[in-house]
Amino acid sequence: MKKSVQPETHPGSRMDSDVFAKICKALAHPARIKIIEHLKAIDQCVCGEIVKILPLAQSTVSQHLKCLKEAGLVTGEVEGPCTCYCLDREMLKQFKKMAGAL
Amino acid sequence: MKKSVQPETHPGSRMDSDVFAKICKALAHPARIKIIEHLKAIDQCVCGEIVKILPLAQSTVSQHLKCLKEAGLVTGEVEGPCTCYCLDREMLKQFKKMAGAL
DNA sequence: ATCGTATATCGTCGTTTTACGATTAATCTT
DNA sequence: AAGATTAATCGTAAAACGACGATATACGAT
Repeated sequence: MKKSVQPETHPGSRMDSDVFAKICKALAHPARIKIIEHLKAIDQCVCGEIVKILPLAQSTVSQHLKCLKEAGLVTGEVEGPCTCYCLDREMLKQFKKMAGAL
Repeated sequence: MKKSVQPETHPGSRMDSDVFAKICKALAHPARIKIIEHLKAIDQCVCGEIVKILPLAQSTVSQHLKCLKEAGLVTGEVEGPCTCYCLDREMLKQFKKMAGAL
């Protein structure tokens, strides 16, 4: 029941453009969309897997993952030498909701 | 190792990501989201109206409108000295559909 | 303790975005 | 024809993005 980020600054206000824009920005790159799609399909995976499926350097993929993490769309959990990434389905749901309300 | 930009991956999925990313990018700015919201609310309006409701210079707003137009989310029709902007509801629907499928 | 693997971060470089004011082009009004 | 209004475009500067290789860090295995 975490009714997350909705500051409700103005009464009768529409959705927070800043929040929605931020998520859109995180999704505004094909590589990041592919990461989201992949994570949705396989539920979770380590960074190396994502590097393998994308035609990008490891450092670049790491940057994209950071971007997605900062937008809250993805979580990263260190597991030994690897980092396991997971889709934050709640945040994705939020995004869909905001997109639908647009 | 230098990896080329976009060789030929799976035709279908690549296209989808690119198209969706492009629209997300167009929506990745609060001002542009506000423009979309406003156009949705009032159906159509001239550029000057949008300039009035945004804390941005006329040239900047014009840039944002161009951006939205290039993404196909908005159409602009010259009417005398003004340009009348309209939301392309079909494209917005497309976006929502893609967002929902994510 | 050392080595190898997996990630993150740093530094860099070229491109793109965002913002503005100034200018131009097109259209009204007088 | 002259002047006013509207919007697009130009030029520019600062910031952000996207990519890379190199380096650092953390951990597991030897």
